[in-house]
Amino acid sequence: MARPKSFDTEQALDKAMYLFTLKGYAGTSMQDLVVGMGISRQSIYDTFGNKAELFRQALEKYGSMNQIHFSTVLSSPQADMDTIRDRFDLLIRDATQDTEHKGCMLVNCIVEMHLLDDKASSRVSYFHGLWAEAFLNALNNAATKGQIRAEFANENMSHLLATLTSGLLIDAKAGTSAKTLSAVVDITLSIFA
Amino acid sequence: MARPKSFDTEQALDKAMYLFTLKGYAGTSMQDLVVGMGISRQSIYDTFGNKAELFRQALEKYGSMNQIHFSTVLSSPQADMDTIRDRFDLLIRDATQDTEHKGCMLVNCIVEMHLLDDKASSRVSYFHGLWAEAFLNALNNAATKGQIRAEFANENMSHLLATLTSGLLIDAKAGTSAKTLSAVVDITLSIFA
DNA sequence: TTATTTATTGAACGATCGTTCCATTACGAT
DNA sequence: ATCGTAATGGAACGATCGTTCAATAAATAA
Repeated sequence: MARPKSFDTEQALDKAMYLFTLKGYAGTSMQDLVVGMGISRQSIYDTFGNKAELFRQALEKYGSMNQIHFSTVLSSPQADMDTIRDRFDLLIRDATQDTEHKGCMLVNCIVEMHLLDDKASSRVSYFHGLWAEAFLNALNNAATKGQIRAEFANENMSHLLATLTSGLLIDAKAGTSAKTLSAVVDITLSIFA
Repeated sequence: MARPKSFDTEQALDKAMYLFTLKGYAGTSMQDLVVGMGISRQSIYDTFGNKAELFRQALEKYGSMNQIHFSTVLSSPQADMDTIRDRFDLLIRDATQDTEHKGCMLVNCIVEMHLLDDKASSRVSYFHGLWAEAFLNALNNAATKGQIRAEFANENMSHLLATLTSGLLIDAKAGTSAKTLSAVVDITLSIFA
């Protein structure tokens, strides 16, 4: 038919995801995206629409990946307290290795929510809401296994873990050490012991 | 001498603080500030310098007020676990009554840190860091009073409360109900019982 | 090879960005 | 009353914003 794309769409979207996470929606200009994504201005518009749509697609990709790391893992039948602990360990490792302190796109979006359109806002809320749901699933499994007391497998407890997640991501971004964050997780999880 | 100001400087700064908290640094334009602060463009520049300096002054004011609500209250000799619980109750009440979901300027700034200059960034880190210090003071007092076990008055525990604070502010901004947030606080504080 | 379709490039659009200049207005001191 | 000073409001600055247009380059189908 015609000339094929000389760039990889998913790879370009990854770069956009990176930039939006690092500098936010308002703080990232199209010029930043042209340079950062490594493709021309027109190619961005042809492939992704406009800035708002590009953001939405980047958000959707981030949210889907995040969903895998939370929902898919924590909602599996074999998920239990060990899975929860692994999730926090990984979160702390990732956040600590993030030397640029980009943080989590979802948490960043919650803060910037006022500048996003309704469609993007509702997706942010949706993806963020999955955290508590995922934790609740793991808690239920852990209770079924007899790993924790049944009274601990409820929505308040799962929300506690979701709130902890938000807090850890903020504090990691603010520069709190992995050691301190790990201690915070240990103390919190000791509630279930 | 000369013509006096027809507006109240502190009141104008409050409006700027409000706008920056609501829409962030990058998301708030000078035009927004002219309209929102209710004074002319030139008056803003004459009184506050430029956008970056105005932001810095708004941040300083927010940080100082925040410092009063945390450090001053939690570091007083009579502060104890009840003071800590009051602090969280007030935080949840304020965050819930904030129907615009502005959130906390400090937490919002942590997310937007990359767009701020070094001077502003270090102030954000400073004010945010006061939270853990303040909680530690209250925990020490509570331990001295015999209200909690001495082993609970340490930096990890105080950081847990600081991380909880960050998480609550994010979740409140995301729309989590006061009831759920209160339950999360109750569970966390039950560690000390 | 030629025709067709699409990616690419760079210039340019109007709008808005942060900032400044300037003329005007209004108040305090003499 | 009038002079001096500072606040005010509006126009305008160059730069950048998001977006689009038009010309060129390239790859496939015939």
